[in-house]
Amino acid sequence: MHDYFVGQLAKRVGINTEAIRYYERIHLLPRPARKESGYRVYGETDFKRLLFIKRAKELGFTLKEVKELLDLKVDSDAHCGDVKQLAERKMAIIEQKLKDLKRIKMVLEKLIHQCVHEEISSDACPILESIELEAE
Amino acid sequence: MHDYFVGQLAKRVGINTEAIRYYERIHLLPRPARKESGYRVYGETDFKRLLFIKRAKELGFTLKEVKELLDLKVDSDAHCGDVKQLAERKMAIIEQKLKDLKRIKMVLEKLIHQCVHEEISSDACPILESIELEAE
DNA sequence: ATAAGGCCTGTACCATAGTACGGAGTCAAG
DNA sequence: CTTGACTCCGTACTATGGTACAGGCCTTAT
Repeated sequence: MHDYFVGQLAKRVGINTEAIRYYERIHLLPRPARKESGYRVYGETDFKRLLFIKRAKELGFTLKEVKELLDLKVDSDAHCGDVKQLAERKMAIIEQKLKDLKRIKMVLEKLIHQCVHEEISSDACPILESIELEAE
Repeated sequence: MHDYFVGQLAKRVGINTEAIRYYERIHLLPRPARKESGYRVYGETDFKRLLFIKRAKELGFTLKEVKELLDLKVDSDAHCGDVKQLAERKMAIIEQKLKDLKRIKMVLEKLIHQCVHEEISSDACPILESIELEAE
């Protein structure tokens, strides 16, 4: 029903075919089924997986980290404790990212607002205010 | 008061000295003042700027994008409209990132919760649910 | 059935973001 | 006033994440 060759899949995800083959090479994508001709055949799960990879990459995760996220699951083989620990570590990272993003967002909002109201501010760099200086 | 040589600055930010010199080479950091000896002397602003660079990089921005963010400011030279447009483009990107991060976070929370309650789920990949499939 | 376009493999190459020297001068604690 | 750690500069090398062929075989629309 939902079967693609590599090019169609690439197009739908918005990456290029070579990248898909590269992800297969580094075992980030499972080897797909093949037609008799040798053509790779992909399904919906592959599409979702690739989309996740693309988004996670945009969030600053390396391909290695993306793989770790994708491998996170509680099943009969995995020890719950291990999964939980890894998930919690990832969670901490994600929370830091959320905090930083929100702060940058706030500063951008302020900046856009300034523009709308034609207020000319100093020429200091406003975005520097977006980071939180941890106590020393 | 708050003057550092490159090594101290690097340590405080949590990157290495070579990276700082690299950022200077590509004009991401301004050339610092020098002692008579030639040693670079940095201040608090440099520290904040570097910390911002580090965080923004972790959020998936390239160094080029980081520079654009840092250069965003409304001053007498910049046309408000241009700044506003760029800020709005960055904003859209940030909002997408926020959405994706929140979804991944929710799935991780669910996963951790499952672990706590010793519920063994299927061996499907749960994190795939974290992406939003846009309508076709 | 034929031609345009897609796919196969392998290898080589690329951009980004640093790291790693090496040889010489500098700083600062004892 | 020495000694160990730090800094200077330039150049070369590295890792990650792909891109780009080349030469040859599929697919599919006409």
